[in-house]
Amino acid sequence: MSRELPNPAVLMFVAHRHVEQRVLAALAEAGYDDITTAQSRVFQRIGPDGTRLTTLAEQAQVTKQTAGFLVDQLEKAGYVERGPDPSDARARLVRIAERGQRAIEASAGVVAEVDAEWRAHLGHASYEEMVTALEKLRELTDPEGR
Amino acid sequence: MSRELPNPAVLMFVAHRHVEQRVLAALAEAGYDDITTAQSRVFQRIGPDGTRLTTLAEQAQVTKQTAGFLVDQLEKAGYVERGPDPSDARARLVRIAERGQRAIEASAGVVAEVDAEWRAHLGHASYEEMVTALEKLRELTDPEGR
DNA sequence: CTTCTTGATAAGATTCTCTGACTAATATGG
DNA sequence: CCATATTAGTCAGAGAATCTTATCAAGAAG
Repeated sequence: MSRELPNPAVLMFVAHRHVEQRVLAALAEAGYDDITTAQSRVFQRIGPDGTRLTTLAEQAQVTKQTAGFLVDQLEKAGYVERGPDPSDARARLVRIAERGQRAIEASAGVVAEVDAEWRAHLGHASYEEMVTALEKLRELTDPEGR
Repeated sequence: MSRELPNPAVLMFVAHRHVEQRVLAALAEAGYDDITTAQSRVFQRIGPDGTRLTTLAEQAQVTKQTAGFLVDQLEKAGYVERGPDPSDARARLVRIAERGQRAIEASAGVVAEVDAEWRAHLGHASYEEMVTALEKLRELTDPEGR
């Protein structure tokens, strides 16, 4: 809760939301208009060699049922595909599919654009210091490395 | 989307999520265990003299129907109350109720605690610079002052 | 081999969110 | 002063996202 004037965490929330919306808007404009926020948050966690559903769920901090539901949709839309996990027959690996790869490429430009804007607005030194601080904060806020 | 290794926005997301969860957990432990994330995001925007539903919706970036739905629940749970807006008979002001005020007080400690941890982890100078940068970024990411 | 744990899925309910349509009060332009 | 447009809010209905509980299958440990 906390209704005081913006604390650091709220400022981060606002900035993140802004970027997320710009990325989703750019994707929509590029024809990837069937991706939702929830889907993208799971999609983001898929590693280059594929990731297990359980891992995705942990990292996105949703239940595995929810993650499964979202992956179902991403799969139907052609952004990801599921395959067997060679190292464990119970598990399956969620991997980026053709269309997902293209969506990633389409979004990369926007992210770079936003970073450039931030850098210009803050000045290089200040921007770099902020990023360094954020990375260091991660040790506290994301100990599992999610 | 963007699956590159954590860009600044993602780091902000992770940090904010961490704080939000700690605050909600602390509230739950203090007996305010019926507040959801969505509700708290609307609740946070209520000003000391009350705020109109439409304003809450804009600031939380949801439709007014959604804001109304969430305020309904906050009202049923005793966190807020609705009253007339003296300056406009169409409008109503959502105000913090007794229980809401106590919840705010219960959460304030956690927010302060997190800030202290961050400050200790980064060092005063770095922490202050980060906050300054975040405030300045808000000019880009939140031009309407939400 | 049991037994325990882990990865995934299924079913059902709840919560959140939206679009579209509507009422009531206010503002604006003759 | 009236006709029209705008603004605040609600209602109804649908879709998306999320959770809890339960089940099944494969691996790990004894």
